[in-house]
Order: sequence, then C-alpha cells, then structure tokens
Amino acid sequence: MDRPPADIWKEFERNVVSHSAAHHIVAIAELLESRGYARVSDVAKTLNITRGSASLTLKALKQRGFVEEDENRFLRLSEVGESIARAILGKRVLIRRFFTNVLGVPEKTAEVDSCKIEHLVGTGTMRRLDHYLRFLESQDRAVQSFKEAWRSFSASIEEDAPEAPARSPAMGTDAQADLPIDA
Amino acid sequence: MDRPPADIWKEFERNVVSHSAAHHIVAIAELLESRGYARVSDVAKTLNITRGSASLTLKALKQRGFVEEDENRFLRLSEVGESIARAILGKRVLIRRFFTNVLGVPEKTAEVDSCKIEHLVGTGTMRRLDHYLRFLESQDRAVQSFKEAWRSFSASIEEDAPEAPARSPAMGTDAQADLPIDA
DNA sequence: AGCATTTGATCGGTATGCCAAACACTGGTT
DNA sequence: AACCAGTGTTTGGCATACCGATCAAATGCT
Repeated sequence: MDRPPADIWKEFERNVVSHSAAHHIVAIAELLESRGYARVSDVAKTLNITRGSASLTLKALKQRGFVEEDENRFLRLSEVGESIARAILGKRVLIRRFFTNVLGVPEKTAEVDSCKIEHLVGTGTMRRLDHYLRFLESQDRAVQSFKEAWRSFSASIEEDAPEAPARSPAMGTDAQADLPIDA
Repeated sequence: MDRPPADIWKEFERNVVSHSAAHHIVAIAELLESRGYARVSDVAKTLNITRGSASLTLKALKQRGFVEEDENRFLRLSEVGESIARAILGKRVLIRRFFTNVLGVPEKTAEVDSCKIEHLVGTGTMRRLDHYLRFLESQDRAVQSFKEAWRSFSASIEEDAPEAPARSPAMGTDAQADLPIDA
C-alpha cells in the first residue's frame, strides 16, 4: 500500500551522461589539463579501452554536442561539455572529501566509491553536501568540539574493524563481492 | 605522471549485482514482506517493466543462485539473495537518512538519489556512515550544539536556493539534465 | 623512396537490459 | 465444452558499451 510512482528506480539511466560517457569527458578535461591535448587514442589509453571503443563513444558525444574536434583530430570540450566535466569533477571532489575527511574512509576506497557515484547524485544534494563540508571546515566552536567528540567516538569503534575483512565464500563467480552489511 | 592503475573507473560494473538486478531482488523482498508472495508478474508490476523482461532477468538471478522458485512458480530469495537484499536496503536507508536528516535534502530527492547509488557504495564506507549517523543521533552534548549550529548555518544559506532552479536551455534531448554545479 | 608505426574509423561479436508480440498453459465462468 | 483472463516464456528488435580485427591515411625512420 505504498509502492508510489514505481518508476523512481529507472531514474538511474535518465542521466545527462552515462558512467562511461562521464569518464570519457572527464578524461578529455584531464588530458587537456595535464598535456594540453587529447586525441581519441589518448582517451582510450587513459580509460584502458580500445581505440575502437573510444572512437565510437566519442562520436556519440560529438553528435550530442559535448565534444568537438579540431581540424587536426584534436579533441576539445564544448561549453556544455566543459560544464559537465566541471560538475562531475566537483561532485567527485566533494564526495571524496566527505568520505575521507568526515567518515575516515581509506583513500583508495574513497576514490573507488566516489568515482562510482559521482555522476549519479543530483546537483541539489551536492550543493547541500558542499555547504555541510564548508560548515565542518569553519572555525565555529561547536564544530570544533563536535569533531573532537567524533574522533574519539569513531576511534573507539574502529579498533576491531579490519578494512579488508577476509571475505567469505559463496557469492558465485563475481569479482569483488562487496555488499553484505546487513545494516 | 599520476594516472594510476587507470582502471578504477571500471569498478562501476564490477558489482555483485547490477542496478537492475538489485531492484529485482529488493522487489522480491518487499513483495514477500508486504503480500507474502512474489511471482514474476508481481516483480514486473513493481518495477514497471514487462513480464518478459522480468522473466529473463530473474532467470539469470536463479542461475546465479540468488533467487529460487517454488513448485508453484512462487519466488523466494536464497540465503545469499536475502543477504544481498538486506545489504542494499540497509544501504539505502542509511543514505536516505543522511540526505534528509543531515543534509536536509527534500524527501523525494533523497529517495531518487539514494536509490541510484545504494548498490554501488562499498560496505566499509557504509559501515562508517552508519557509525557517523549513530553518533549524530546520540545524546552527546557536543553533538547537540553542533546540530544547533548547523541548523542556523544551513538556514542562512537556504534562503535563496530554489530546489527546482528553472533549468537553462542547451543540454540536448536528454531528460532531467541534472549536472552543472561547477563546485 | 620504402617500409613500419601510429592513429582513427569501421565491422562483426558479445553481453546487458529494456520493449512488444506471439505462444502455451492454467484456472475460473458460463 | 468453449472461452477468457492471468501468467510465464520465447523471440526479435533496439540501445549501450565493450572487444578484437581490419583498413586507410598520416607520420616517422632509415
């Protein structure tokens, strides 16, 4: 008696860009930043996929107007493409900061987790997370003693919590097998 | 000189279950909970997909040993399937709680966002979020004044922040067009 | 100039995940 | 017995997203 519109779960695919496309765009942005140029091959190398795959995906991104091409095959980001890249990178940074600085998640884990969800979380939610983190980084006295208290609280729990808890069997052929928290 | 293993971004697909599969499993769990039974059609109705699609996906989940079938076509979850369902639901609840209770994200947004990422976030990260939320719900005096301070801080920002900010043009044929936060 | 490499595109092939349509099977009505 | 609604499966189609193989064009080396 509460299964509402029922289609919320499909919102997963209704994003501006897919996970794959997001990383193609971000790769271009990072390549331009670090090397000054980005070609199809460079994107492919960065993402560890074949040139053929990158070529195809980038063709679609060109058609959608996110990526543009030089007369010499050099890739650029359009206005929109750049704002997408900025948005995704901004979200990633925020999420990582939250995971590592607030929750105390290990670097590596934070990177993987943030990279998985960066393009999926809504802008409104991220704006709020941004404010929250700003607040936590302010000099407010209440914040200071709060962080103090949280540090000792989490330390007291951490003690017997191995980060890589010697996985159990079962779980089929799959890779990492992450789930089970039974919260 | 910093593109590390380069394959982190592919972790996206290396999950125990896909987004779709996750929701099939959760649907079964919720149907069993609310009605006491779950058939292929019920799952399809719940997820708003055709019976054909559900039939196919559930067949795969049976083969992987997450879902089992009655002699009368009634679906159950295996041990593993149930732990997956619990894990996902647990994660969803945690994330929603964080979004709504801490960040102050509107209900609807929190539901959509948490449903998008629930199956993607690692267990270790979620365990830490769990602790954090528990801490925030404790009676610690530092926590109390912190929450007080955060409320007024966020209220002072909220003022001119319409939750549905009259989207701009561009952004092609896509649906919601969420991104741009330019953080 | 001549051959090798790099680059980008294209073409099957695979896998997921959705749809619509066709089919078979069941149980209840009439 | 005839019918029909509900259920589950199968099939073909589409879209995404990867692979490997092949190909043309540009570039590089000797």
